[in-house]
Amino acid sequence: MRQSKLFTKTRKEMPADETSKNAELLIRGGFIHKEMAGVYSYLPLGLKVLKKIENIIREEMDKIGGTEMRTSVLQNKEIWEKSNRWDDAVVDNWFKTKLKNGGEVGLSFTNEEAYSDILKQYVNSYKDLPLYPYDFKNIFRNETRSKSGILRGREFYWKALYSFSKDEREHEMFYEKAKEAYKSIFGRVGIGHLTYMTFASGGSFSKFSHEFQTLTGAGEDTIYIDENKAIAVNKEVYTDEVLESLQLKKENLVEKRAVEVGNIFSLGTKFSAPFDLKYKNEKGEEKLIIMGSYGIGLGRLMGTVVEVLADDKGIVWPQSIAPFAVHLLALGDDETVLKEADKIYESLLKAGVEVLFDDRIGLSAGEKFSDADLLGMPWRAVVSVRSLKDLPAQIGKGIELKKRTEEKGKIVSEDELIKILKNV
RNA sequence: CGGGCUGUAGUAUACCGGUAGUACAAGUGCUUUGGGAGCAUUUAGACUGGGUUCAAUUCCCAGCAGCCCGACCA
Repeated sequence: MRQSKLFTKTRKEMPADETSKNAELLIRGGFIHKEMAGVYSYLPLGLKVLKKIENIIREEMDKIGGTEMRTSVLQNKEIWEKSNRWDDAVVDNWFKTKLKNGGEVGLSFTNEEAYSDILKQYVNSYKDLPLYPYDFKNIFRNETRSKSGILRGREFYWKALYSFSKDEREHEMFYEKAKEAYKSIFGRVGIGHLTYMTFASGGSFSKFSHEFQTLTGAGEDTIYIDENKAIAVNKEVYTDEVLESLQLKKENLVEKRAVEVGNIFSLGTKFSAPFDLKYKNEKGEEKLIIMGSYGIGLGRLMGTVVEVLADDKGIVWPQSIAPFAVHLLALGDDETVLKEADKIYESLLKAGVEVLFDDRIGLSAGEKFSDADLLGMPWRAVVSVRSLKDLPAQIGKGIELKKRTEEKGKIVSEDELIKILKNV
């Protein structure tokens, strides 16, 4: 994409109404726009990141048997009454509104009811199970206090998968697969080294749920990590009894702040019972389905990546979720430079490399460099009078290629540039 | 929901009981081009409502909005 055609602009100043690093950098870079507290629009660059994260999650969910669908945002009061979660005294973060005819509807804050209700119509036999439907959608929670930029919003984009299994054993097998899929997701988006599977409270059907907690001071949770075993315990279940059952020793645990980027949860028959969600087994006996839930907030995940990987110059995107693989800069308004950069841009596009081309004229070199640092593409390729002179012995003209995370770059030819960027 | 702080151009800010200044952004012209460049010029602003006052953007009250701390987080 040509940067001259990108309507968003970078800002030098900190937004006055944000203090978190993720919001500051994402707003300054033009990735997101704040609509109101806890509500953000995703601008072109931000949406690219979100979609890349979405695709990684989709691949991992499909790999363990997930089937993507889309449940509605407007929710029918009746189905929530079945599970006793319509009442504001039970769930205090509902957004509710009224139909013209006076009927009440709610804006989805989670999906158990919707899935249970839908699947009741389609699941009758053991032959229909197990099932792993999931969706990506915006959900709404009327938080009393949203904060930390996109880490905790009132409207946010998430992935929710639900498992519908015949029995506990089948459920456990999937649950273990889901754990691995989650580890793979957080590894692929670049925060695996800071993310710990964390034991947390499990509700009435299992002793624990499992959270995936990424270390950052921006997080809201306190966890205790055993670094050798690479697992952690949430403060909410940090008791001697729990530590003993997990065979963890207090002296091996380190207290840290972390943000919950995902969680998986065994639901047992908590929802299948009120929805009478049953199947007939081989003997014709009716059995309740065993459920599990598996969620990831994509905006929070994106914000977390910014929080933990950014440096003092700006965002550092991992290759896997960067809006573009490379930021190509044409320095100065020299015509030879502009022509050459344009040619390189076209070649990169033809080679299938995702490239943001800073073709804006009249800007100083410093401004373009600062923008490139703030926007955080993993590679920066500079074409300038100087770079073109720097490769006299070869046929190609020089391009200075540098990683976002490194201080010094090197001069490469156009062919080398394409070769390197095609293989990242 | 309890406590605290704050609302001034698109953004970030300053001063002031007598109707507002600066920087960046934007428009125009010229110069400049390896770390947010310079000169000239133009455009653009006091959250809303009420009160006090000769006069309120400034003081007071309420509302609304934002941020922070805490509580909450199915």
